[in-house]
Amino acid sequence: MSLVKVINTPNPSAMRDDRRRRDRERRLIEATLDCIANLGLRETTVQDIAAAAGMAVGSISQYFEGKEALYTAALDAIATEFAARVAERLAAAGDAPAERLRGYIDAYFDASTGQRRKVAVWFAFWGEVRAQPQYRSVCEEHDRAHDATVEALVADVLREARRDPTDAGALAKLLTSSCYGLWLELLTGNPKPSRESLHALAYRQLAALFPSHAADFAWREGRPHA
Amino acid sequence: MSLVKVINTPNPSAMRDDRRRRDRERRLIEATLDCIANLGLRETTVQDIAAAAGMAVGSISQYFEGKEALYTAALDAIATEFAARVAERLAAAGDAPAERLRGYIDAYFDASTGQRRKVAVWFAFWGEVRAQPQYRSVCEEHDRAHDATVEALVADVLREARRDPTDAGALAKLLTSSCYGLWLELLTGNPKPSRESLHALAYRQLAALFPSHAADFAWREGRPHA
DNA sequence: TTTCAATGAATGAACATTCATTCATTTATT
DNA sequence: AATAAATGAATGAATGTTCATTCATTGAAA
Repeated sequence: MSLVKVINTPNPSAMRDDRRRRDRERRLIEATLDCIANLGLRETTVQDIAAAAGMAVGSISQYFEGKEALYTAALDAIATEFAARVAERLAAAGDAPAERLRGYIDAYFDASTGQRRKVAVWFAFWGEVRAQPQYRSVCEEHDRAHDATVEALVADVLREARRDPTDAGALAKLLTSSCYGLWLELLTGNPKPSRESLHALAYRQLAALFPSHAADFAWREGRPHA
Repeated sequence: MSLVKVINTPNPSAMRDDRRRRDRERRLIEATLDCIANLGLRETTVQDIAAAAGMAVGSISQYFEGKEALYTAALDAIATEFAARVAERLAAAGDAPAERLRGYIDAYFDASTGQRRKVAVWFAFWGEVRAQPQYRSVCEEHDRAHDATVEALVADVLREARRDPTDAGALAKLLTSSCYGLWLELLTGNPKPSRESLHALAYRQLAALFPSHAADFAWREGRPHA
C-alpha cells in the first residue's frame, strides 16, 4: 500500500533526486568518453575517469557496477546518440529518396557524431569487439536496426533509378563501409583530414554508387544544411 | 677489428644461432598476434604470449625490450606483411592498369592478409592509435608508401579512362576506406560474412568508382587467381 | 520559526588482485 | 669444463574495488 503510494506520488524531492542521479551518470559517461578518446581503453583508469568527471572514485560504484559496466554504458551511449542523429536527419529530410539518403550520410559527419573524439571511441571498442562479448552484444543490437534502415533508404533510391532493388543490401554495405573507413582517416590520416573533406568524399561515394542521382549528391560549400 | 671480423666472418655456428634467434622472435610475434586477436590488447598478458609461443615468460625479455616493444613489433609485422603482399600482387599482375588495381585489392582479401585474425589485430591497434604514439609512428611510416602506391595505380586507370588524374587522391582514399570498412564487417558482421563475399563487394566498389572499366572488375567465381 | 535527529550520497584511504619484470637456477651447447 | 641460453618463481608497482567516515539535506519536534 504505502509502497505503491510512494512510487506513484511524484513528490518533488524524489524527482530532483532522480534528475541529479541522471546528471551524475551522464557526467561519468562523458568523462569516460573523454578518457577513452585520449588514453584508450587500456590506459584509462577509474581515477582518470573520476578526475575527469570531478567526482570521487568511490562514486563510480554508486552509479555503475564497475569499470566494465561503465565502459559498456559509454559504448551504448555513443551508439544510441548515433541512432538518434540518424533519426533526426531523416525526420528533417523530405520525401525524396536521394535527399533522405544524403541526410543519413550527413549523420556520420555531423559536428557531434563525426568529431574525432567520438570516432576514436568507436574504434577503441571495435578493437576489442572480438575479444569482449559484451561489446559485441551492444554493437549487434544497434546494427540490426541500423542495417535495416540503410537498406530501405538505398532500396528507395534504386527503385527511383529503376534499378534492381535486390541490390540494396550490397550497396548499403558498401556505403556504410566507406563511411567507417573514412572515419578511420580521422584517426590515422596524415596530414589530419578535416571532417568536411571526409564528408565531401562520402558524397562522392554516393555519386559513384548512384550515378543517376549524382546531381543530388554533388558537394557544395556550406553543406551540411544543419 | 675483431668486431668487424665477427660480423664479416659467416662462421656456421653463428649463422645457426642467428637463424635460431630469428625463429624464436618470429614465434613470439606469431603468438602475440594470436593473443591480440583472441584476447585483445588489454587482456593479453605476457604469460598468455609465452604459453602460446611454447616458451617461458623470461624468454621474452631475451628478444624484446618488454611487452610494449613486442606489441610494436607485432604491428610492424602485419604492416610489413601487408606491404609485401601488395608488392607480390603487383609483381604478378601484367601492365594493364585495371589488372594492377585489381591485384592491389586482392591483397586485402587474401587468405593470409584478409583472415579474421589479422584484421582483428589491425583494429586492435587502430583502437589505440590516437593514444599510443609508437603505434601511430608505425602506421604513418607504412601509410606513406602505401598511399603513394594506390594513388599511382588509380591515376593510371584514370588516364586510361581519359578522366582527370588529379582526382586520383580522392578516389584512392575512397577505395582504401571502403576496404577497411569491409574489413570491419569481418569483426562485427552478423551473420559473419565470408572473406569471399567481402572481396566481391570490393570489386563492386572498383566498378562503381571506375565505370568505364567495370568489365575488368566483374566478380567471377574462382577469383582471386592465387 | 527554530532546533535537532535521521538519512543516504559522496568520499578517498586501505585492501586485494593482477601482471610485467627480474634474476638465481637449471639446461643445453661448444 | 666453460659459456651461453632458457626458465619460471619471486617481486613489487599499478589499479579496480570496498567500506567506514563525513556531511549536506530533509522532515519532525519544540
